[in-house]
Amino acid sequence: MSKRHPPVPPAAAPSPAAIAPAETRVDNAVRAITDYIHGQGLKVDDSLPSEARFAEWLGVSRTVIREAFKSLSAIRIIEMRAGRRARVGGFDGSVIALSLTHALRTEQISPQQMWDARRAVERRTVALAASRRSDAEAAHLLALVEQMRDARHDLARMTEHDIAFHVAIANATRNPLFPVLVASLTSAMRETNPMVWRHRRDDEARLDVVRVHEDIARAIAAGDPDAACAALDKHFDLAAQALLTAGFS
Amino acid sequence: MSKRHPPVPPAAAPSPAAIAPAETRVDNAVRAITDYIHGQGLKVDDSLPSEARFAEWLGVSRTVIREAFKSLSAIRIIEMRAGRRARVGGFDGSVIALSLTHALRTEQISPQQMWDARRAVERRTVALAASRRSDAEAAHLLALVEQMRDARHDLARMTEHDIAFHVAIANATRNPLFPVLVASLTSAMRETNPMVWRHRRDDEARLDVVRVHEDIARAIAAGDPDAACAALDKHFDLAAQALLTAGFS
DNA sequence: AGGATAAAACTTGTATGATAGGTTGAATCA
DNA sequence: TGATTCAACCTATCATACAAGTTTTATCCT
Repeated sequence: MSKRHPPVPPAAAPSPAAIAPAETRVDNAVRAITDYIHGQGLKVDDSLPSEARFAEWLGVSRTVIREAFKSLSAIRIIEMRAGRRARVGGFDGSVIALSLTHALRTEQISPQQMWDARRAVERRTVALAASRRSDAEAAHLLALVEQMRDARHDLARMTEHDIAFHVAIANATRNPLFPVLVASLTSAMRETNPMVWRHRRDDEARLDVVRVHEDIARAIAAGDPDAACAALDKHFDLAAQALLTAGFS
Repeated sequence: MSKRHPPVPPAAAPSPAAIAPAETRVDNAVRAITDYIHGQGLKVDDSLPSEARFAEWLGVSRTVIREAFKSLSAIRIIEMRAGRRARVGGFDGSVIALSLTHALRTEQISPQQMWDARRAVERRTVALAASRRSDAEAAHLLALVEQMRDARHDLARMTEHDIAFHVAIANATRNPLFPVLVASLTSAMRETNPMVWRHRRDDEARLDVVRVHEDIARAIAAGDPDAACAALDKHFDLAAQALLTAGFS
């Protein structure tokens, strides 16, 4: 077993670090920056030091810091804009929505599974909304239902009103996490909804959809959590059935 | 109103585009790349063209493509590693967890609100788990409870077992979205848990925590959804009470 | 002094060119 | 056939430069 060239020691049993994808300088920078934000107790809209400053502190090129910033910007931990220093970003569901959309597109989760997660979350939002909603919110929900009824032949508008309706319910819970989750889960399905809707040709079928929403709104307006849950279940059963009809396995 | 130097037309009423932060070339690249992935119907682990190729196609520098790649990599839509071409990324909850952690750290949502979202999701996971769990999963859950009991004086281990327990329940639902959501919501609270745990000094208080988990596991093992939900509610009530004791508003 | 305004200083966005080091597959050798 | 080597390719990082957007400072006019 004579080696001519021993440039590489006999493949020294793959180091444990070789399994995890080696830490890059950008990764370190990302951590350093998040640590900075956390360490300094920065809050939304507070501004960060410039890229150049971080580069100097960490002893890396601005390229590295830029890519780290871009990473953080992608998950909305910071906000970047030309000329201005980066600021700490606000929490919105867009990242979650992107992640879920990607999971759907690449068939890592099915529309049914997404719907089921929505059901889990919304079972709670309707119940909470029924007990916490203000009168204005109740009125708003009923108004949104009317808008859905008017828009039932315009898929785009219908979809927007639908999302607005479910998010409005989530808003009434007074827990900002719920609207974010509902919006994310809902908007991730913007691409599968059209296929389902296409199978509801006749007006009656579309009015059925409007009606289940109306029932939910009424139950919330009446302050009846149980009725709201029941109505929500009807909503989701209808959706599940429609998915099957549309041919989703 | 005479202008000496008219280098700028009278501030022509802020264009609508001026409100939204100007689109950058990186943004365009991000869209182009996601469109490419979607358009080509790429699935997890499929590999993308090189940065240089995209740069050529889009007529921009490699810098721009790199930052676009890094953005997509941050939300796990693609995976990058030195030497290898980028691949389409798998769906895991890390992005959601990061987003939620940031929201908590910057006090955009409170621990209570996070717990309430968990309750919403887990109400469903325990019910589904109770009706769908395999015998192996039931045994695993009970084993995890024992590990929690053993580890009740080691916060770090306790936390990991706790997360593993709730994720294991979510896994038994056969819906991959649930473990992701539960893991995200749970791990986002790694930082607030210690403060709560510190207020459970005596062994009895800690055993109470173990016991509520045991009740959940038993109900799931018994295939009783209602009992599982009831046990879960006890779990969350205990947590809510502990949060108050620990001084969270 | 006060307030509008222009200039300077700073910051991010993008481009170019280089190099080091990781990955892959084809050619090669035992 | 199977292990090895090597060349081609690709990403990670750096240094430098410049355009364009923002903020701060200095300036000027009233």
